Amino acid sequence: MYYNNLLQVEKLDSIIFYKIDRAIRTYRQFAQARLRSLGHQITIDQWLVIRCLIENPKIQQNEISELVFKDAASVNRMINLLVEAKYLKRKINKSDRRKMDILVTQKALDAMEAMDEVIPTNRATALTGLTQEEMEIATKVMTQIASNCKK
Amino acid sequence: MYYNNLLQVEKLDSIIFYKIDRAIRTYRQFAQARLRSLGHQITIDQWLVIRCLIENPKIQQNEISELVFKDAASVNRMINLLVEAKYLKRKINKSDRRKMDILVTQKALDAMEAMDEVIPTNRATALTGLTQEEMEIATKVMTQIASNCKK
DNA sequence: AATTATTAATTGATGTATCAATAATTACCT
DNA sequence: AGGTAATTATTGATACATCAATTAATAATT
Repeated sequence: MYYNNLLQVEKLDSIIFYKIDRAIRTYRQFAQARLRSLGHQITIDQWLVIRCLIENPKIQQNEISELVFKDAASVNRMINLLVEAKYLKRKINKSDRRKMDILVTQKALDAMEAMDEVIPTNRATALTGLTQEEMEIATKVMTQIASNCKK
Repeated sequence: MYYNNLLQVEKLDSIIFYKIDRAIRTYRQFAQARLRSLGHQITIDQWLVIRCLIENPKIQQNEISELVFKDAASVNRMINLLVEAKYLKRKINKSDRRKMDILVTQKALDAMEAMDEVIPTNRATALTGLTQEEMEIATKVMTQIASNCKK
């Protein structure tokens, strides 16, 4: 039994990462499919960036990349696409010409508002059958893993 | 206090996905950096595919994509790269010409053996400070989310 | 003030994700 | 047997991830 437990730990070590990966990917697919089925063209990654800009106006790309936990290069390219799609505008900052001021357009605000009716439902669906305690523990585990892995 | 709990639940709903995403991405970065620092050229996704092929010889691309939870298109392209890098070989199946037999080369076996000494350590580091019970609950939560999101 | 260092954004190169469409081959059918 | 359906792999198109290198502007230093 003791030996058995040891084996299980070994196995769990390898399985937990697989399950985490699977959970987040399945959720992404699910949420993306819902958005698309309601006629929204936007990706959930783009949604996240726009959300971040709405909640933190005047934020720099730099800081966005920290908040959404994406590489600066990724954020830059995502913003390129969002500017092309008329969801954002970029203007050079007056006081520091290295920086860019990023503005959220009305088109983006409208799209976000429409999507805000779907996304909480998606989350609720994804979390069906879980207790708050389980979710809290899972969240704690995720936080710990992230913290263990960064230096 | 009751109201407070409700707010927390709302917030947790949105935060848990963010934390999951952050955990798996931080782990991937961490594990990848370790492999690279030991001179291994391979990515962890490629590692996963090769591992899968070693444990399930004669498996089709089809089935690989289910096991590693990746799109068939992704797996196809990953195998292309792995064939170029001489880690795998592809041959048309004799009895069903739609299928491909995929062979793991000695080069891949050697690389895998070398990496097998690092990967358990990586996992252990990533899971430091967590009890088995927490890990089990987290795993359960991940499984449930995946199950809730697929249809 | 001129040099050096730092910072913010961008670009290049390579790998992966996802959906949709297309071969090519085999199975099914009646 | 001949046509239809299903299966396996592949390709096209677009988006994101990651590291490394570069550019442009500002800050710091001597």
